[in-house]
Amino acid sequence: MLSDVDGMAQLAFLVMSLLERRAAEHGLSLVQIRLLGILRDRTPTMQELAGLLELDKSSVTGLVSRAEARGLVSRTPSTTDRRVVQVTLAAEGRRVVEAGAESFTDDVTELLALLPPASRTTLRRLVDTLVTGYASRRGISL
Amino acid sequence: MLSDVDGMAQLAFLVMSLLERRAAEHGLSLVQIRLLGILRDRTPTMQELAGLLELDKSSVTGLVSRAEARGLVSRTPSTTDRRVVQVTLAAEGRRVVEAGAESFTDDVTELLALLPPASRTTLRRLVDTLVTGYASRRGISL
DNA sequence: TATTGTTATACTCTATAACTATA
DNA sequence: TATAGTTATAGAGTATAACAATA
Repeated sequence: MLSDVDGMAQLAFLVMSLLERRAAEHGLSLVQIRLLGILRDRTPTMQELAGLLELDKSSVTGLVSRAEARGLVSRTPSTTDRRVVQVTLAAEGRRVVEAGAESFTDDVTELLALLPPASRTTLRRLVDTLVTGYASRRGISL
Repeated sequence: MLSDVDGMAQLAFLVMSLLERRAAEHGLSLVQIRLLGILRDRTPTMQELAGLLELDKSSVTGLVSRAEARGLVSRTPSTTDRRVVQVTLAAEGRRVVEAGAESFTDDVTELLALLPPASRTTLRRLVDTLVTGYASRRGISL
């Protein structure tokens, strides 16, 4: 049996590889799919994106520019502060991220099918405790 | 409560960010720490490394060269086939990877401390089932 | 003066194609 | 001919420092 730590690490690598593979099907990298995922329900500024992705603002400039050149996102100048840029998901970006999310959901669902239903419920509860507990300990809102 | 899929994804991102942060403390990227981790208990050829890391052989050339330039790994010509290069962990590489592994273990242990002991045992069993089940379904040996 | 975002620059990481050396 | 590895090249991703525009 795997140790606590090895198991968690291998599970993380496994889930990330599933996500990476689905992103690649749409010609997207992990960070690009993360960007689109964030924009599904938000319209952050460049600086807010840098915080959410834990990247330098200059890195976000390039990331957003490449996505914009592919028609996946749009830059919109803020109406209240002319220094600020709002980033929004374009129609094509929404199409791609929804398709990717659906495929990824299928992958994880298939993975979890290795467990009987009762165990899946238990796992969901434990994972939720870890993720929300970690976030609240850091004072981060999901 | 998070859904199955969201929970697994967020947990994966969380664990990966812990690993990435500890690697960065030693000036290493995620792929570099993965390389050193593989070399802890193996001396693969370049081609085997490409398979283990799921990278093209030309990518591995650069990766190993950069690690070698930093004194973390060594190239050794094979004695039986002069085309083949064996990659081994250098003393400094072992020092770094052991230190990183210890810090990462501490991080994950601290995370799992959010669960009571009985739940940790349950989680370990469920995660083990997922990881080993997925690997065996793909015919991959751990 | 401080903040927001971009630009210039340099490095890591990655893949494809062409190449060298060996089998 | 086939295989192992490297090189040449191109592009994505990242950070630091300097910059322009706005507050």
